[in-house]
Amino acid sequence: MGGKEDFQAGCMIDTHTHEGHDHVWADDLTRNQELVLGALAHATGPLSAYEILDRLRDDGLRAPLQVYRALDKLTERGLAHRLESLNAFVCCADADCHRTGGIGFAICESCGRVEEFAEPAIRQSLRRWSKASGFVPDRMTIELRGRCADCAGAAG
Amino acid sequence: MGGKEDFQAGCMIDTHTHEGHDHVWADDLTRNQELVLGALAHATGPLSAYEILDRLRDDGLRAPLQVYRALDKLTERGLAHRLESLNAFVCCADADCHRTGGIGFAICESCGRVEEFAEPAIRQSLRRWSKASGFVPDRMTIELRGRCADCAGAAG
DNA sequence: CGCTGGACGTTATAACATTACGTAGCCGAG
DNA sequence: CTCGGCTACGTAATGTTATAACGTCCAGCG
Repeated sequence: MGGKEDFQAGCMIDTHTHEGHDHVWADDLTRNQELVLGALAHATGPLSAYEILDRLRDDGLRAPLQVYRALDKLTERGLAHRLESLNAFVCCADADCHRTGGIGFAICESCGRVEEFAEPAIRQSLRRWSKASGFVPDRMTIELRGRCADCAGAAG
Repeated sequence: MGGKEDFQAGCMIDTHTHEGHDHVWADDLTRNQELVLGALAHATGPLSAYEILDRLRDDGLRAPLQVYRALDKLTERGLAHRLESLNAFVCCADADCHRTGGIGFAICESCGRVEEFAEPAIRQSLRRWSKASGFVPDRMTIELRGRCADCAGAAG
């Protein structure tokens, strides 16, 4: 009871919408962070660090590290998420993530789209297990691979 | 109803114990597969493909691909599991895995040990979500990072 | 035999991620 | 102000993880 309530804090951002910028979720991002987040927001699916880099060459980015550093900060703050099974990144499902507490990702093998979901029951099951076992969780990864509704419907 | 009951088939092996060999879970493994599985079984924690390779140089393995090919087969059959968040592999929790239907992994950041767990409730929650959303799952990844009971108890 | 399919071995290369080092700006303590 | 600590940045080099593209060997089978 005394401790952390949930596994993932994520997305605790005071979301400003700021005239004059393109993608602003938080107003204290550095230039590189904004560029990277913008690239993710623009994309229709997950991007690898190197894909992000390629898209930002024209904006002055030159080295992987610039991207990785930005991604570290963004994921720390829950503005972006890493998909472990893909070695790729998505931007957080905007306003929704901090309301629902993003928890898992459903990745379509067919169209590449990623859906973020939150089933509170899952979180509870995990909490129950961790209490029973004594394991103290810190972060978690839940990723489903399969076919999204559209693709499953369209092409078997 | 009509289709697959569960997300992960895994570990449906007719487990022989075979005199004269060291680690035999299934009797139709190739030499490389046996070597790789043996390395995983011997280890106290997860191993990367390259760590496996290093441990098997004396047995004649020379190239990453030999290890990756063996790992592919082993994971297909559920004899080994890939930890996505670690880019590493563990051998399946022996006899238990096919009884309980291994589902998730708790990875201790402190001692590196990995615990395989199965909370049926989690599986059900995921199934419920996928039904509601129309997503058709194929494989899933559930990984917790944190501290195991021993490490959490010992050193805060 | 001749075909097919699976595992194998080898070399090269692609893709992902970090280390190491130096610079520049911000800010609070002295 | 100026020094020290902190954070972000830029660049080059390197480390780690994974696959592509070849050709070979061998067992099963018509």
